[in-house]
Amino acid sequence: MDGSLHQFQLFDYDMMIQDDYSFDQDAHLSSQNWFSSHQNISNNIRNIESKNPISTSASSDIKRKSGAMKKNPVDMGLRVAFRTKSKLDIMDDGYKWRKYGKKMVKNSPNPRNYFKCSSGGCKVKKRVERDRDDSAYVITTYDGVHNHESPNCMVYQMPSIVPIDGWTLEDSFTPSSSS
DNA sequence: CGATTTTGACCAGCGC
DNA sequence: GCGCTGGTCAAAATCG
Ligand SMILES: [Zn+2]
Repeated sequence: MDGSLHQFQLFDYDMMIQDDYSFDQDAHLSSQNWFSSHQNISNNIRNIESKNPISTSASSDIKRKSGAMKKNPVDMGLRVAFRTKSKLDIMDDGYKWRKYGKKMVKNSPNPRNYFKCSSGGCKVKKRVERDRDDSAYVITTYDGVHNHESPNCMVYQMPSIVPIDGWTLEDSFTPSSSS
């Protein structure tokens, strides 16, 4: 195998989750650059997040835990779980994550890491856990939606931004009057 | 100096 | 009611 096992494999990890958006099994990202896959995944994630039709709010018994209460079939905000093939934890999805806790889950001899978006106003949380059967895999669960674009704005974005014929960056004041 | 990371403690929900 | 698990926050330490 290659030393770089940066294959991004999207699996419907909604085994127990009900309102989890499962992606298509794009396991063809083998010899592709992990970067390309990265963008793809990121795009997919954002897409799913955007199409968050959850707004039933049938019961107003929402506790302070907006994470994922199994109250009703649909109640939480957003949850995305992936299986990523990586030797180490997942890098950054283009966002900055700050680790805010580590916990040992009984389900696996491996610790679970809790990450939070360090961007202002962004309270998105990420949960990273190593697979129990495949230590080469890591389960990355994203919770929430980003309020800002990725600080890593890579590749083409915003085609127009300068061609604005109306900007007088010159001295708009004092057209011609010196001391 | 600031941001970030690390570990522990604390709290809340659920089960029994 | 107690115990357990899971999750979050906080203080201190470290890195850049
Ligand atoms: Zn964010």
